[in-house]
Amino acid sequence: MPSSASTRGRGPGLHHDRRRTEIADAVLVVVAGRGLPAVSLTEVAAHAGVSPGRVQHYFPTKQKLLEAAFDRGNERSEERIRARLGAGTADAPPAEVLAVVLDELIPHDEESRAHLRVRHAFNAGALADDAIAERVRRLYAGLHGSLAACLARAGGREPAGGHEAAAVALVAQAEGLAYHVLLGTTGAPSARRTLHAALEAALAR
Amino acid sequence: MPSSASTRGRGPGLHHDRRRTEIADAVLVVVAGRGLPAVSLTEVAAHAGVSPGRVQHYFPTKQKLLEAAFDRGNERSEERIRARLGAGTADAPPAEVLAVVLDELIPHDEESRAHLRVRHAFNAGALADDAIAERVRRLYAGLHGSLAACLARAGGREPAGGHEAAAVALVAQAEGLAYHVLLGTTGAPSARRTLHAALEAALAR
DNA sequence: GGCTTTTCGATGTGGTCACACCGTAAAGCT
DNA sequence: AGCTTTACGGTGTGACCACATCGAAAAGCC
Repeated sequence: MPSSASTRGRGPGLHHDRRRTEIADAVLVVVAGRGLPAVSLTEVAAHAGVSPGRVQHYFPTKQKLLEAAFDRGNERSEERIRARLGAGTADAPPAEVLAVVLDELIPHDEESRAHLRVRHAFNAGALADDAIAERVRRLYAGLHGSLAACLARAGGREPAGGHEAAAVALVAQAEGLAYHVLLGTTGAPSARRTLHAALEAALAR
Repeated sequence: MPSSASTRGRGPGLHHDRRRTEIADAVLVVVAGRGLPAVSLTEVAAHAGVSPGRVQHYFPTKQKLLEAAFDRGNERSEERIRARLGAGTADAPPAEVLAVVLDELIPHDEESRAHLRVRHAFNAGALADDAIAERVRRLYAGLHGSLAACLARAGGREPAGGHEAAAVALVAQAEGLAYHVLLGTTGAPSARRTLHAALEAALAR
């Protein structure tokens, strides 16, 4: 087995990681468009414009394929957030980090719509698949932790249930609203306003 | 076609409706246990303890089967809410209606856990299936409308975005929290506390 | 230039699925 | 009684699925 980031040696060739990513991206397109159950080797291969054999070569099982797609989706989401926070990501003011991260959870363009559809699909999948569930839990553990830390640094008073509960509440609110936006039950501006108000309330406490 | 509630005439026999609900209930069990993609004629038939032929007879397509299950799930949920509100459902104090309905959206026993898993599964399905989406939208239109009316009757001041937006916010908060309870990321008591606080805030506004 | 390993298209395979179709039997009308 | 409709089990069918396997080409080592 090659050392992970290597592009030489006896291991995987130069384009190994790039091909994997391309295929994972194709999975995301399928999931965003027609949901998790629509994912199949042939479907993914067609969307990626490659042969089913290649998909199978890079992902020996469907499970691995879905896991890679899940990770890829989060990777893309983190990139977006980093891009919006600018260069000084690490030392951005916590209130701004909170505002950006939560806003990113509400659909605002085609790309974020697609991403949030994918997220919702995987969230549902987690309730029926332990392997996905484990990843989703890890994802939220990180997200909740980060936001709780931001809340601690930004707001003075400790809320009733602790910063962690406040962070969970904000994320839950955001995702609930996001779903209704995706479904068309409510508009994105209204959802964003509601979420912003909730954040303000949490910070003022 | 017989008049809908009829149990006689040339149409369906005595046990028609009962058999249908039995099968729909079996679908709900499958969905709660292994998600929407696990629903198949054979799987449902096995869980219902009947032959696949019978399932096919009552539901000519899988689509119809899922629609019936969706409706059946909501019917059961409404029954639960009515039961908790007691006899005078129509004229219960609006604050109590709000508290009960929202509390019912947080898992508190095996039955509600199962129901909320099913709900989440269908919500995800709605993002990939227009027929389900239409039903989910109708469901939420009714729910949001009812809760908005309760808010109007209970709280004096009109909130910033209108009672409708406040109702959407509460439902979104509840469902987001419910998912995290189902996933195990947070506990039911904490979620209930958070949701209760949000309701108080909405009523005090 | 030999050798190993990756790459990846092609084809096979066992399984499941939604649904079609048939036959029989019972129920209920007239 | 005779006819129509519902009820439903059994079986077929064409499609698709995940995955196994094979073989050839290409890419890097020595």
